[in-house]
Amino acid sequence: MDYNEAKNKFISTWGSLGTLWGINKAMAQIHALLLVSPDPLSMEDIMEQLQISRGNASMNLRQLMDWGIVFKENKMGERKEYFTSEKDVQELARQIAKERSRRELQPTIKILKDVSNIKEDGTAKTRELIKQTKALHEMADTLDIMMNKVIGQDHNWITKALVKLIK
Amino acid sequence: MDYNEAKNKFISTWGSLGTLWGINKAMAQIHALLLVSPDPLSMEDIMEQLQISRGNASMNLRQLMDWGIVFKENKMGERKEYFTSEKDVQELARQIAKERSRRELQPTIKILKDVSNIKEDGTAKTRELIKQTKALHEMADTLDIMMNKVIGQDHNWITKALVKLIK
DNA sequence: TTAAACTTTCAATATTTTTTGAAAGTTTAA
DNA sequence: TTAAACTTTCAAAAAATATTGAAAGTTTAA
Repeated sequence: MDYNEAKNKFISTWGSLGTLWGINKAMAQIHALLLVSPDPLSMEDIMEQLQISRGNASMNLRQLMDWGIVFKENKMGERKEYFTSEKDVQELARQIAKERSRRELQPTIKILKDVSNIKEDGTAKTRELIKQTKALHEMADTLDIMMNKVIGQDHNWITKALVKLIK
Repeated sequence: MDYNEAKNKFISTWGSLGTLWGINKAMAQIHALLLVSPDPLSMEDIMEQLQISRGNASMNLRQLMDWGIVFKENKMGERKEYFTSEKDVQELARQIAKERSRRELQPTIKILKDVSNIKEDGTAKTRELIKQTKALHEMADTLDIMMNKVIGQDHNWITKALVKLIK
């Protein structure tokens, strides 16, 4: 496997993985491309390498910046904007964990809390709804605490967490 | 909020969360419905409560069974099939972790391994591709080990893991 | 056997999501 | 200012995905 084959394999794998996780293909592929590019890339570079339109590139780069994992960079004397990815994979994971907690986990926790607080009326179905949503709420809360713990950790958290879990 | 309102809120929240994670709405909603139903439901029940077609119900129930989180049940003297969900949320999480590891993490690890093993040719771009895919490979490996650790754990793993991480 | 009661399959349709590309917007150099 | 160099926006088109429903398949009771 040569460089180009390997790079394309990585980019397309990352793209389909993204899809599986609710992230669109272009967004995941742009991220993969930036992650392995030694230098910042312009929008043109990205459009050309991934064969996507300007609009597509622009919108997905924006989303990646909203996620806090891609940054704009300016080269001196050039008007064009360049883009780079967060290169430290553990920092990347922390940032994604942080955003997913904020965007998904926390709103879900709120709804589970509301639903599990309806008043008990003695019927089996109400009892079951309360019981299951309470259990999910507890689990989601624990996960959120774990994730926030990890977010506040230093760069080697993953190894440390592993060591602790194995003990 | 009364029972019906709460139940619908839970089912629709679970449905849209599912979508966000690459799981289709009907599948996530069927799962939510079974999770809070005190008794097994027939396909008719599910079709009626979620207003979906027979084909849709049948296909998504099958997928949920493939994930190992929904089971068929037979009532004595009845020909119709009934369905229940795994009710223990920690067991549910373990089962999902197990399947995602098998279906996604492991294949990805394999590709990262292949890509990161291309031969160094002295160029910056090759060096960067190898470096980044190696880092991802290492992280994915660690995550897989952590997940498998969790999968082999008893039902209170989540609390225990939390305690360890906080220490 | 047969036929009723049920489930599965799958081609067609509908829905949702993504992508395009050109117009509008912005910034900067002259 | 103006116009060139660039980016963003967004309506329309394309692509991907989910859903339907009826025909085919299966199982069981009689």
